[in-house]
Amino acid sequence: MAKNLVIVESPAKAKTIKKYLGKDFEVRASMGHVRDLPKSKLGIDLEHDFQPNYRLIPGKEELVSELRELAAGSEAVYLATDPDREGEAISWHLQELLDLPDETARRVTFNEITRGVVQDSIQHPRSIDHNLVDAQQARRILDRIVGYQVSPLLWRKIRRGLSAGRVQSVATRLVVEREEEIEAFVPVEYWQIDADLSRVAPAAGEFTARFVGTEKKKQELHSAEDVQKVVDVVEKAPFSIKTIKRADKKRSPSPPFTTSTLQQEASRRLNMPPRRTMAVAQQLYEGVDITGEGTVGLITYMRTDSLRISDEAIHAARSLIRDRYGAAYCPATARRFKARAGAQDAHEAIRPSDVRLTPEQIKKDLTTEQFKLYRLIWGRFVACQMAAAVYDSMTVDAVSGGYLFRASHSELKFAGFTAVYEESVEEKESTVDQKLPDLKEGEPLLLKELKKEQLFTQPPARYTEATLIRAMEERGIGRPSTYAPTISTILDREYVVKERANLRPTPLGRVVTDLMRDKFTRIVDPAFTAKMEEKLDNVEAGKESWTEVLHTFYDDFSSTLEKAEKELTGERIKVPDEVSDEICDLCGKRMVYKSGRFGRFLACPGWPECTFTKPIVVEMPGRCPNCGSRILKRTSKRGYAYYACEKGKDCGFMTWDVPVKDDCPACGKTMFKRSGRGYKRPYCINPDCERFVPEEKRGYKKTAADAEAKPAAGAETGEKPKKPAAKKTAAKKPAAKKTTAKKTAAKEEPDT
DNA sequence: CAGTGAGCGAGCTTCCGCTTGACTT
Repeated sequence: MAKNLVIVESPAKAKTIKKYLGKDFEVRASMGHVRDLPKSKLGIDLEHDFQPNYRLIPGKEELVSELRELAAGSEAVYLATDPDREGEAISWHLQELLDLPDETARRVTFNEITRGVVQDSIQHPRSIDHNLVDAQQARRILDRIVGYQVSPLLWRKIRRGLSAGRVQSVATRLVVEREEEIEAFVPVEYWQIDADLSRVAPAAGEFTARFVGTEKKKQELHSAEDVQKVVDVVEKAPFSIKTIKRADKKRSPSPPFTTSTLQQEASRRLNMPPRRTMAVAQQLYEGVDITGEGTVGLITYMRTDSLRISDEAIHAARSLIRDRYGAAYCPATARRFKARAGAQDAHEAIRPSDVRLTPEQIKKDLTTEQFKLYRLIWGRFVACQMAAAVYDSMTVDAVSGGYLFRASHSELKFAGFTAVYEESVEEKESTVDQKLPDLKEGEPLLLKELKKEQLFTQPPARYTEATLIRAMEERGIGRPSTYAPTISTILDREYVVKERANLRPTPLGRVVTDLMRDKFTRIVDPAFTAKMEEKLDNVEAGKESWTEVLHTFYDDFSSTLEKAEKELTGERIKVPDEVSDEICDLCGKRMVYKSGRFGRFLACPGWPECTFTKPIVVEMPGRCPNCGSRILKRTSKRGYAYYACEKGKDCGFMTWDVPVKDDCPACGKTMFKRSGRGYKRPYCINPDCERFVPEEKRGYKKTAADAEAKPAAGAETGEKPKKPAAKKTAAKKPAAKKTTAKKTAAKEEPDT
């Protein structure tokens, strides 16, 4: 047996570290937390300083007993969980569970997983920092109290099964308040005037300049009259060029990715929802079989809020930049970035593990999705170490009768980082960018045409999953590991629904948010988390005890709760039905959304007189290959998405594969692609077509060798199946209940 | 591949944060 045991959180990390530490070290993973509060009750002694009642997380018994055995046979145990609050707490729980005396329990932390840092850090163990552990406990217990005391109130006052929490309730609130803004929005009329101008012959050249205001200050045009006043003057007065400004504009690259920025960019550029992004990133992190290299972890850890980059990685990037693009593209000094305040900074930024593995080089070993995501991460990282892009910019101000019109142009002079990575910028167009003739200051111009356009201000956009995550991060709500799961929670609770990519609150979400804003104002104030973090910092610094922090919080919270209970006596709060656009086939009323054992569905509001119902239809692109009808997305009993002809049984067409927009170029029929991980090229389903792909060749796996190497690797839908709400029926059927219970205990325990 | 809608004879719902693995043709 190895002399030393090292425990980290992630198995992929364990593998890498094992390589660096060699034979004398056994390296194992805890798979995150090992001990927690019980799920079925509060588990906190409110009478005695919030003493927590921890227990082993169900399903981890084997793992822990294995660690215990290894620990008993080792000279030293290195607790190498992540260098943050949660990591420190995991180490402490491990120390307790493995009965490690303080002398054998050596706490080590790795700020980056590079050979040098790992080998050096292992030489400098310390003891567990109980202040950090205490801060984690305070956080954990506070969240438990809020969640487990407010949720039951919602069960009693609104509906069973609901939930509230420090994070999810704020996330829901953001979606609700965005909707309120949209509803309250009053469009404001405004106008644009564009002047088509030309030089006076024989000088040639034309361009368009946009109205800015008077020569003294900006002016907004809000009515046709405003516009007419300007037009009347400008049409008569001569145009001339007042100033021409030329400047070099520099644009610097963005920092490398964190979890939240990766999710945003993947959403914007690859159309990949955050959940999927994380699943694919996980594949890249755990490692992909690269021909000639074996299994290689392609990126650093994907759940991070840090912008740190190891020196090693910076050097590698800089030398790659010099080799591939030339010295001019490599700035004199390396760029380093600072994470936003409040970041825990436990891992590095998300970057390629080995920048020399270019996306093109390993493309053949990756699935399409892996390739696209890797290319994004690789590009963003390389770019972040490159020189700024330089633009030659020119701004021309033309005047007429005291009014100012502006035209501008900017031209790329030096590509810099844009040679690798073009950022997706949110476009705003205050002037028209166009190639400009070679103009001179003071020169007269001819007005060819004045173009007037009436416009209206637009309401703010609904959140998408990615923009909601950005909003949460900006407010310090949630952590990289919880952004995507939190959105799943508020969708599961039906506080929010997804319409295409947009998040919209349901009537239930509004009722719950109203109650929370009214009765638990502090809890759903984004500043609450910020205050909590401040307090936790105090605990970490040893300036305040964790029980003190909790007492202060609970004094206030318990009276808030009491007051809420008192004010909410009597009848339950009614949740209005959400009205759809569907018309009831039987009585013509507009149908409403209801939710039942199998999720949401459409029902006639005339119930019980009219009992007509129908499932919610999501129409997919393409046509049924059997009968040409529409294809609908449906959900199986087990919660998985499948696709079926709208005629249902009458036609009988049904598949797990996803219909795609583009038709088969040969026969024009709808093509499908395998849902799930791996090979995703759309295939033709028509056996008479020359491009027909037989069933066995539509598979998930890339090659037979691949299939052999990882027989367990199955398909992954990315959209996690929504467990059908097992309401009372489950309780009535003991057999069904047992199977669910078994599964639940094993893996659904951490709950997503 | 339709079925679904309500607090009650009983037992149950719920939090945030750290991790991976798992599911039908």
